[in-house]
Amino acid sequence: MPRRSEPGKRPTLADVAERAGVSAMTVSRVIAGNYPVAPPTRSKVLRAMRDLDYVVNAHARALAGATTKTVALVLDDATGPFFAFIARGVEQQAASEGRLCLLCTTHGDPERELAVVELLREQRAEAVILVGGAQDTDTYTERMAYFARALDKSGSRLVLCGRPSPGPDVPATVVEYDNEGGAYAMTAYLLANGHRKIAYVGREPGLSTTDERVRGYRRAHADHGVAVDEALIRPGTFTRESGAAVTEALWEERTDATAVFAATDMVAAGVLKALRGRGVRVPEDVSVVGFDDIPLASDLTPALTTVHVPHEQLGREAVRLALHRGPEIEDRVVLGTHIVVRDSAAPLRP
Amino acid sequence: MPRRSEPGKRPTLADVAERAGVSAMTVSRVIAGNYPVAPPTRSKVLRAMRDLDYVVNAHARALAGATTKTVALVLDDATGPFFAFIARGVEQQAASEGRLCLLCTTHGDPERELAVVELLREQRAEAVILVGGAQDTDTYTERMAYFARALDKSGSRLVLCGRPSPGPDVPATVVEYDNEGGAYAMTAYLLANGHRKIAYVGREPGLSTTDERVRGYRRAHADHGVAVDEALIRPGTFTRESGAAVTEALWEERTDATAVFAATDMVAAGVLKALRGRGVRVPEDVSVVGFDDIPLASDLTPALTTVHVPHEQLGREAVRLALHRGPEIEDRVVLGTHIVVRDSAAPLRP
DNA sequence: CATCGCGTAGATACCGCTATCTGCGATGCT
DNA sequence: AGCATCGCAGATAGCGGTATCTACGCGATG
Repeated sequence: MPRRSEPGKRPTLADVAERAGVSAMTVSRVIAGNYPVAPPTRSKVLRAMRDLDYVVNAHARALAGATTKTVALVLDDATGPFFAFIARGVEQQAASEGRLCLLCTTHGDPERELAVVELLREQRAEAVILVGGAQDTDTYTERMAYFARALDKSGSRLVLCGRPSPGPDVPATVVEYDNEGGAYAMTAYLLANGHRKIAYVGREPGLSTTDERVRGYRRAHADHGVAVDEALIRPGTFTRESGAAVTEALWEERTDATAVFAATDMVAAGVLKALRGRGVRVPEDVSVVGFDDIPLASDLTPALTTVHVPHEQLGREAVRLALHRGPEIEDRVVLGTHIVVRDSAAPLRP
Repeated sequence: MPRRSEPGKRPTLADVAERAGVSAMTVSRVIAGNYPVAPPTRSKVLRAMRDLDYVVNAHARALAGATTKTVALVLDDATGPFFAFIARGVEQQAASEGRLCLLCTTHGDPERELAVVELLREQRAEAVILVGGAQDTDTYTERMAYFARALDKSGSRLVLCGRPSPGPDVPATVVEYDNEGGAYAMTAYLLANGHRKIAYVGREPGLSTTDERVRGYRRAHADHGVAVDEALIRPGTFTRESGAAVTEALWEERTDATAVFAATDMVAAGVLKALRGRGVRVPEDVSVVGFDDIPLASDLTPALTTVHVPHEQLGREAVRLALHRGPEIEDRVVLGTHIVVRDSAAPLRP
């Protein structure tokens, strides 16, 4: 007895072929549609497929053919609007390119990150997209270079999204956004509004994004001929609590700052809270601005003037670039940022 | 010349075997560790694997063996804290069970949902987890029953997470949370605080979650011997805008409500905004409560008293239940909800 | 001393699909 | 009419693993 479609087992190409009275190859061709099949044959096959409720086996296909039609997204944590929006961009673009999206999280654990990359090598994902700020150290660079090469050997492309590039000669694609430009524009906006004592709250040491933003902050000062008061650049982490604590400490020390540039919107939320607690009015007494433009920004009172980061587009580009590569196509892209004016910043009042 | 590990091609079991001077089966056994292999042989093999930087091919393994070690998560949209937290739970549990997590979004489009389920059938994911509120109609039930059976035939388990059950005899697992209980507890809390005119804002018609919450709202009234003023139950969608608009309309009509039970925290945000706009103080003049306990809730001013939904645990349970099934194991679970008291509700002032 | 059993390692047969080559009747061209 | 060509379908050979059955060396056993 030949191999039959026993009940309970999922039908295979061969089962469909038998039912349609053709060979398995013909069925494969009808599905792929990349080879001429006579219309009557085609419809017989389609009929059989429907009758059997046939579904191709993606794994068999991936094994026989070349491509897995899968991209992988690796992030610290899926909650948090920053990541969520990038994830949405990635997923959307992946879907529109007919790809499935694998999601992994590392919770900032390097060991887990390594394990995840290893797992994704097994999966032969077409692209592995690493998202999120990172310490820009030698260790980091080496690590990414290793990942890039390891993934490359396994046939996938490493994409660094919003992370520093590991340098040339590394088979990776980089999608960034203009941290410096955004910080420059925002600082310039405050300066143009008469502010001269602008505190920068939440410089997380060693983090690439921070460094770039501070660079923009400095350059704007320089271009406006205003000296930077180094004591106004305050370190801190990217949390609401840190924003509040740093603001408290600053105001305890001095109260001459007329504007606060928070490293992120989340930090800005903390700043606002601390200022409110001290009875400082925003924006009448002090202007406060942020960076990221997450939904929270427009929910704060007052609505936060901030730098818009195109998170979703970042995700889309990551997928697009990884999938369509070629000699003519750049493997590094920097997306623009721009300021969004809301209610938390106002001209300096004499 | 026998098949060699040509440079540029990923090494296979055979390559490792050749280098170690053993057969492919032996290598497979070393990796699987489910069969005795003599220690010297084992180390030769491990050595060869390291030298070649061998990585198994997950697709070949899935094809030959039975299991794909993959669970899939389908949601409307990855942004939005509600989904994000469920996603986190799913991803974490999946990871801890050694599974990878596929992420798909539908944007509420039924056609896309169908396509996604079809795609996941191809992937032979062990579990397909559908998340999010749904219209509890006959169409929905039929649809889910169809999905359940289709996926079952393809060897995956459908999990409905926070969605109504499609009824018995359908091969699906259901993970819900206690909407009615939460609404009951919250309403009882308000009643106990002296409130008698409690508006329910944001009853989205036909949505299962809504119906259950309103049921809890009614039952609490009944148990406290308070008649429900039907005119205080106001329809609306689960958005901030709707919350604000509905509140405006209600206050335009009458101002005797002393408390507002918003269908979700997001709606509550709108309610708060509208009340603030009218100069109504919360909680001094009117108490406002929500449902969900998303991070936003504690960020609002005043911090929102709300019903906590264990989103993350919901995700974890979905994976756990789908993966470990058996005669002794329930395929339907209802997680508890409880109220979280913050600052937006206060005892009625005479 | 023949036999048995045990511990290992190899051989072989798929899993379900696609790439490629072959086969063959119907056309087209001269 | 003769032969190359074309359109379509089948046969075959992997892709890279795992299950299963067989083979073999060696010490223990009767």
